[in-house]
Amino acid sequence: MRRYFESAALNKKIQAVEFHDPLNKVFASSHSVIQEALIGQEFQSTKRVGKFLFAAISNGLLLHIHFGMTGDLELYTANNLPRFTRFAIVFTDGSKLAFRDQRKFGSIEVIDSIESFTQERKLGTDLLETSPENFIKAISKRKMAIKTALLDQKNYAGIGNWIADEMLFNCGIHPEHKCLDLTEEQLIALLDDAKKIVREAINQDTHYGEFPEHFFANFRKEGILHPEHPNSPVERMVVGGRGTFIVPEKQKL
DNA sequence: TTATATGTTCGATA
DNA sequence: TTATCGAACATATA
Repeated sequence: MRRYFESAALNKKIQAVEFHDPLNKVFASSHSVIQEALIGQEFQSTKRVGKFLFAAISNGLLLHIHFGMTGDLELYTANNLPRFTRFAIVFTDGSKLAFRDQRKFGSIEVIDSIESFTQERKLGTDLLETSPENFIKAISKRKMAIKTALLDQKNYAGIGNWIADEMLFNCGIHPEHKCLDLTEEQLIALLDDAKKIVREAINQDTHYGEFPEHFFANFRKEGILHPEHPNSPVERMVVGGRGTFIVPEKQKL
């Protein structure tokens, strides 16, 4: 998403913005604030912290974009507004960038600084920059299920539902295993694996639903057989309110 | 018709 | 006061 935004929007003068969400669910700033921050300006750079994307504007402000569950970006031309577009940026060269979001859990917002934003939201460092020490410190004394802790964006940001399942499968850990009962070695293995997953997913330009062939994400379905475990069909449960898939033979409580 | 889906926030409870 | 849990949000698809 960050790279797509860069290729679609960087260093192009913004002519106009369009709002396509009548109830304004996705706008955390008012129309006028967004308009005034963007029109006549350019995006100069981007930064990502976990699932939070920031684009620096030539006037010193930043646009924060969060994609929720169904958010997406799509460059388009006039007269074919992509389905579920909630917000669009029109550039002076005639190109347009749509923020699409079927379920409207995403968010568009103008902010002053990334630091104050992350502090207010108590957002952690990006997963890829998280040290084993901080990861262990953040998890080891919690009483909750490990999967629930992994999904918490405080301390280390970026692990979502499929990545949590992916790393727990790879490490052979049951999602309901209490944080307290995990060893430091297990936590280090989880962090290592999470970074590996994220790096590969980014390198492959992975989109949800189109994962590298060997990813466990391709087998997140009740009853399906993972080739490495032909005698232990994938089981679905709910952990931390989220659909969770495991191979029972490999991930025991 | 019902269950499910890539996420975060908020109120209630312990 | 703090940690944890579950519901809520909005909407399409199977």
